[in-house]
Amino acid sequence: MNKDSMLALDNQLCFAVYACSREIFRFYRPLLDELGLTYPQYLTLLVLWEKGELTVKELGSLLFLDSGTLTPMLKRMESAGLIRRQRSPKDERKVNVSLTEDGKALKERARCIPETFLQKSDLPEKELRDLLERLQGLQQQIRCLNESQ
Amino acid sequence: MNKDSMLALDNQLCFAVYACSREIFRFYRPLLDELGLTYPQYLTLLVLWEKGELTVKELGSLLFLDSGTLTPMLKRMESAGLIRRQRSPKDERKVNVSLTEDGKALKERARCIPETFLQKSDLPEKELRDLLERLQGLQQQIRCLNESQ
DNA sequence: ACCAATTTAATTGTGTACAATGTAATTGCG
DNA sequence: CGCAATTACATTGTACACAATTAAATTGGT
Repeated sequence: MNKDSMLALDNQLCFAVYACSREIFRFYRPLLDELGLTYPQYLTLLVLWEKGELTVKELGSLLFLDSGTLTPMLKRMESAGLIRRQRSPKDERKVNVSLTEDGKALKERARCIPETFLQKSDLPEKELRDLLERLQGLQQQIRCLNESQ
Repeated sequence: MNKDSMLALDNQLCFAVYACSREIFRFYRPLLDELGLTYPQYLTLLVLWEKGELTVKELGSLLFLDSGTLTPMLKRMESAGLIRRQRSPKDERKVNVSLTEDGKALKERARCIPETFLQKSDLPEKELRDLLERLQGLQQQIRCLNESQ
């Protein structure tokens, strides 16, 4: 209870979230390597599989990433033949991102990934669901704070 | 409950953790800008303030970072006058990292950062503590899985 | 004591993140 | 309509992350 405990690494929620995030990355890596994907690319495909064609802007607001991150990543995914990027004819400012056949086909091969995580983590599904919802709540809370500044 | 729900972005714990981590980064940024620190540099200082002098290896095992990340970051912190890096005389393979007076002095200015987060997040301290412990548990769980491979 | 195996950092190369800036297209107000 | 403000991306520059490799120092078995 000394005054320094507030600064102890193990008492920082921020570090716990950050370290946990990277640990999960490491878990996913060998699974994603088989599909030739990085982790952010996998998340991008999750969105496209779910929603179909989207603009860069829409992708960004779902993934909380900006064009500085997305543009180069999407170019790499286009080179890999997973997606197409094309200017919207109606509004030349927008770039529509859509799946190629190869990109669509990856979905079936990716299906086992969340299941593998669920099984190997060996925690009750209810517990993971609860943690998920708390984190979503916390993120939204902080996002409001960040956006109001 | 359809078969695709497992692949929905909003059902991915991994994404919730990742997005939350970056949202917290964004919250800390303006506070850390005042101290001239990045977020990983702040975490590194937390460790050094708590433990005193450490080798790169020891820092890495506390922060879960390797020399590929730490070496350039520590060089930047050395250039900024916050730390010293010196080869151990006893074992020339090791590099000891220690705080300069400026680095030590930052501790008092950083003290308000975790408090600000606690206050602004506006969540019960008990809730945040609970989330912290769950995340630490999850990280350890996954780390075991990752290391056993 | 000798030398292969191990340990510790540093380096290299790729891929995010993100602030700040630039640019072209579109909107909306007077 | 005319044009300033806004919007959507792209670009630039800095800073992580991390796998893979390299290099130097140390250790441990014979």
